[in-house]
Amino acid sequence: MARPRYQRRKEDRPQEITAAAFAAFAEKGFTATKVEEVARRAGVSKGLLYLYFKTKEELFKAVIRSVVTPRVDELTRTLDSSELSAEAFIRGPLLAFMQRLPGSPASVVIRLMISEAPKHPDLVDYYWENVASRGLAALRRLLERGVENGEFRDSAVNQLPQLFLAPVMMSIVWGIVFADRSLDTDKLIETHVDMMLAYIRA
Amino acid sequence: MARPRYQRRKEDRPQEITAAAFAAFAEKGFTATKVEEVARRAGVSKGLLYLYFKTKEELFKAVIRSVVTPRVDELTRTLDSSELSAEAFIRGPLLAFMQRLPGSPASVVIRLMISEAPKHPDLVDYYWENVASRGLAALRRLLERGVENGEFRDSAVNQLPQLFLAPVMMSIVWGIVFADRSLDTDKLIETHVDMMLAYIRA
DNA sequence: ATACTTGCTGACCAGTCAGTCAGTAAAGGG
DNA sequence: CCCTTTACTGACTGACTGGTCAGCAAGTAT
Repeated sequence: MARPRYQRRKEDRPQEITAAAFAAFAEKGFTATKVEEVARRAGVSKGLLYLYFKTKEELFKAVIRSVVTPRVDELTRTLDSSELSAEAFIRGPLLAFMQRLPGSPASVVIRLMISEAPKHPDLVDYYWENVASRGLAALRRLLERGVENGEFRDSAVNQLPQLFLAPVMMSIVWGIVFADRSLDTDKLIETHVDMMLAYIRA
Repeated sequence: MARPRYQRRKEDRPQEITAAAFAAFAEKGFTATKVEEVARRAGVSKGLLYLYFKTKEELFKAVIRSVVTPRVDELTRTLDSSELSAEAFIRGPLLAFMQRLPGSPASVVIRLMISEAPKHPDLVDYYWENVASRGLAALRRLLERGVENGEFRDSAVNQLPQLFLAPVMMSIVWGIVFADRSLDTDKLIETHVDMMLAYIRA
């Protein structure tokens, strides 16, 4: 009996807390989530949370970073390390990646960024440097590779990699706002990719 | 001298208050805006605001409605009352309309909807019935008209009018998150329209 | 066993803010 | 010029919540 009321697990706490915070933020958004609620979910007291994170905002930033960092690595690795032709790569791994995004944690991050960006400019900087600009650069390289080896013509799209992600963004926002009203996001994205390839093919 | 401290203007107050609220929400978002701040901007006391709007949420809904209603009328009127061919209409008035959206109040509404949708399902319903579904239906009619008179082929796009709006959404979200980091949204949207037309042309 | 360090708890505090209401004064009728 | 009506004011309150801290107890060294 008399099992201890708690165990000391200094190493694991931060990760457990950010995981709990992510789940809570995903459900309610940042402002509406109480620090106490996060602590409860993490099976920890409010005080302990404040031992690891100075403020609620710091916690927020840590959450974003913890979700974003591994994804970015996966993305850039996939984008740059493929031997496929540009078109085959786009129709294969890239399309699959894009179709996965709307249902993934990335979707939650986007929502949080949209809601909180105006209040957290330093977070926007972080996101820009580590996610957006890197992802767009990789896409641009991919398109240029296609142009160089004669698959694609030289079009305005080369300077607008955001165009690639437009239907993904649409799907994510749709999911946030109209959760239940169905939209076939897979088909939306696939059609868009098909359309883009037809447009830029040499 | 002794000019009265205030005038009674029962008729104009609601509109003045929603206008002030819109400005405040646009700058800070819903949650971060204090009711007192809205009252101050409207040149009115907090108490009076509560005479016209039961709660802060009611005020929020009134704001959305006041911005959205006139736009919707404009949109559907333009969409349905044109004599132009489908393609000419898309390249002309519709493109112009789409390009205006990212810098318009609509952009603010989108941001508010994304942030607050999970907490205001009845507002989502309102937005769906009065804006989204109507706008999409009008777009669908436009595409079908193009198919009927032989301009367009029958493609998956007919069932996915959201695809039309994808770059607009991308532009709006970009503006919210990366305000300063420039993106040529006009060109993004124009390129996308060009691409779509090439894809669906008969 | 005993003393010591420190991860951890939860009651508490202080600031904030949506919403109220007793009272004030502007319009308007008699 | 009162008297009534009601648009309007703003000090106040009650609930909520981010953040603190004095103390407790789990692990560790001696």
